[in-house]
Amino acid sequence: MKDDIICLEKEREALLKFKDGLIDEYGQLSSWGNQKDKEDCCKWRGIICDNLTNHIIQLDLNGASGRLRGNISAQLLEIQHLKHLNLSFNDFNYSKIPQFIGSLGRLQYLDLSDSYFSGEIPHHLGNLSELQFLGLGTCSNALTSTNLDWLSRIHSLRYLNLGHVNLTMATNWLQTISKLIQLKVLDLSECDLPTVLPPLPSTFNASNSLYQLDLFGNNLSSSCIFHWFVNFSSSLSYINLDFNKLQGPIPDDIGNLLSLSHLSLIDNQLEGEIPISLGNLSSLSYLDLSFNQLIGIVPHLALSSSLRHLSLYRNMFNGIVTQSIGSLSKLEYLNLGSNHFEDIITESHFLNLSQLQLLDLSHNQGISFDFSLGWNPPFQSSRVFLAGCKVGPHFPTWLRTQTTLYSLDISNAGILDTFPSWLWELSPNLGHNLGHLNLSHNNFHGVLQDFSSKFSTNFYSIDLSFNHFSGSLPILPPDASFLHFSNNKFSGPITNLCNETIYDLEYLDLSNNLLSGQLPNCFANLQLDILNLAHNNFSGNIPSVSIRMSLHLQNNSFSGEIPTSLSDFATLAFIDLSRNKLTGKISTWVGDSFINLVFLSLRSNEFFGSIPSNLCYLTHLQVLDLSLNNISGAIPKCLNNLIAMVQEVDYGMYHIPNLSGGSESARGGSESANVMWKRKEREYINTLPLVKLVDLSSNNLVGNIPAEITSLVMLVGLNLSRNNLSGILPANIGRLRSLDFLDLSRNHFSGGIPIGVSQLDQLGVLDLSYNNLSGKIPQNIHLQTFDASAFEGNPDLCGLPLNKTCPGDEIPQDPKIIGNANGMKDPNEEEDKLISDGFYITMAIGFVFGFWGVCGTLVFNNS
DNA sequence: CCTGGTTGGG
Repeated sequence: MKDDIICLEKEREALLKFKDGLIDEYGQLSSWGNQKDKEDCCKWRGIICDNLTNHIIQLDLNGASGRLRGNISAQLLEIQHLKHLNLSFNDFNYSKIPQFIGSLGRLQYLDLSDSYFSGEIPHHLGNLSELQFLGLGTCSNALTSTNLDWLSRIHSLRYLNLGHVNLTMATNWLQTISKLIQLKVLDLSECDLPTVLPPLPSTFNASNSLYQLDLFGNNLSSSCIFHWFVNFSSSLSYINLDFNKLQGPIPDDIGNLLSLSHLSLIDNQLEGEIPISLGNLSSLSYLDLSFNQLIGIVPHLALSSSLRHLSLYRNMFNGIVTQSIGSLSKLEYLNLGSNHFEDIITESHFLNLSQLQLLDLSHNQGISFDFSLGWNPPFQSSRVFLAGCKVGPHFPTWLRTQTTLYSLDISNAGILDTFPSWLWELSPNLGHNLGHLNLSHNNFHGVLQDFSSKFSTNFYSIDLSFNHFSGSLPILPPDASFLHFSNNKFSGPITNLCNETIYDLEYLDLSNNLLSGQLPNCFANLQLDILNLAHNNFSGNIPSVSIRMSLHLQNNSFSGEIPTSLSDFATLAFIDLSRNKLTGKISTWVGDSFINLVFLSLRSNEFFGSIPSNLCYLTHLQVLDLSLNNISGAIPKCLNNLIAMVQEVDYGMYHIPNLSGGSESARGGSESANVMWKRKEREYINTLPLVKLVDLSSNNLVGNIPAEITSLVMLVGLNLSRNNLSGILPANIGRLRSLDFLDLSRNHFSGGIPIGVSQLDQLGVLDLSYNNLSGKIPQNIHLQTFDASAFEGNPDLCGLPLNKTCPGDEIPQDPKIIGNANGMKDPNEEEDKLISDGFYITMAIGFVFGFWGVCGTLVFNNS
């Protein structure tokens, strides 16, 4: 009926032109149109018209169910009575916020957040004097405001979100904000706020009504900001200052904020004790002080009886855990992990904690437990972390009462016990089941029973590594993604691995066990990030397995050739096939395929043929070990293309993400590699050296050393010994200034020792023995520290430290005074320069889980 | 608006 149409013709025309500027892929505006049945624009989606005047007062085109794209037409200005405009969560392709929005003078609500706007926020928005709500935040916008003066004209503002707007230049932000005396909610998180704050305006008063303050991630220091917000004593309820640089103690007057319910100060540089006044805050329900340097004991916290969330994780708290926390009957989340608490935890600590869902006491070496045998806790927790506490010698039986347990980490807790098989069946009929289990680094022993029928399908990770489990590998849970079974005594074939659907497996570590036999067929179906079968006795061919990042098969009895299927995985960073019985030529696809390869060891196998020059495409390669094979031919001249050995490491290059998903109990696993270093095999577990090595020793290589090799100036070790190399040594070998280890022994090199050898200041081991070198050894102080054995077996070589005088020289000293007999410096003195100098950089094959820090064993030292 | 994290939505 015509009478029902209340839409004003002029506004309807404007809306249709506005729609014309938009690309509506998801049909958000399908109710908008010219058709007869769509005549009343007041019924269009997102439109609200005023009951009396019929003017459009609200336009809400939030794109949450499908982003609109395109341009915002200036036709919007025809809708002059608009009070509420929401264009959030659309995609305006990083265009600027139109200045004309500042002319919609009746606007009370403006939300342009998360909509791909960029550039300077137009100061025209300051004309919107009626505005109460302004949302311009979120990271999909790339907005800047060099000066916030425009904001101070919007006196009516109650809610302001400028999160992620770049305010680097807005040095007056605090003064501006202080003028907004109606403000209730302020979000300036991740605004890159200037950290040097000018003094507060003298007119500043505390009579305003700020309720929620979010300054997350701004590098703010304590000096001004605490003083500022402590003035909102009666109103402030929520404070988030996570990821700033607050120093010194938490000020006492924080206890004046009597309405405070949420205080989060994660990852600052706070020191000293928690102020006693915090206990005054009877409304406090959320307190997170994680990642600071706070000390002391915390008895008064127990006064905050409203607490639901309490985290003191990663601080330096010491002393006892007050038993009065047992009175915090609303506590759901209790994290005291990674501190220096020393206490015996008893049942009374949990007296009234009937709501507790998460308990983390891990990494407090001084914490032990004294529960009665039949203790039935008042809570049903889903996540329990007791790693690094004194839990043992027996597995804690009280956990049997926890029928909703999902994550359990009791690693490194001194447990000497058999596997508690009831863990698999805590409450299978309720749909709950353990998803993450970490029992590593204990003394568990015995054979694992077949528990396959007990699993539900939501298992995610199991870490049983570093125990003494024996017998066959058990039938594994289906759907598990991370299995860490390394460093046990599992033995025999691993056919059980294929008895279940294991297609979700991403990480399999069976290294350092007693496993044997051929790899079962199901390996051909796996798609793994990391496979580590090192240090077992597996035999047979390597199946065509899919590995995305890391393959460790070293020290087994694998035979046959490297499967060509591996060439599909350009992301592979580590390949260690050393100490097997592999054979064949080193195929050209090794160099062509693995463009991300950092580590390649084929050491001690039966490879033959020449070194393909394609290997020089491996520009990220740091370790190339082809030693102890039957490789012939010349050393490729192109080695100078291995630029990772030429340049300093770009650490970012190795940030290989997310191997084990999101649980605190599922942290990473082991990443190991075997490296020959100074004639000793070393295994690096969880670490790989920054050391850059080329080891081609013990092959049948011929020809000379290509001069290009002296371009590898970051090379720390070069071993070409025990080949049939000949010719003179490169004249500019002195360029290899990082060399700590140089072994060219047992070849047929001739000519003099280049003076450059004496320039290798870092050299700890030198061996030039058993060649045809001639002439006088450079009489340099450093070279003279090496033993004569480093030069022996060269009939025409003379001069110190050899006991052979060069023609026309004086009789040399007794060489025994200078060095010992094996060509190395005194081992006690030398130790390992790389380690003592902090030269080994732990390499990340792990990931930081949320902001809860780096995962323990997979530290990558970014500093 | 709510939420919560080196931002993301309904």
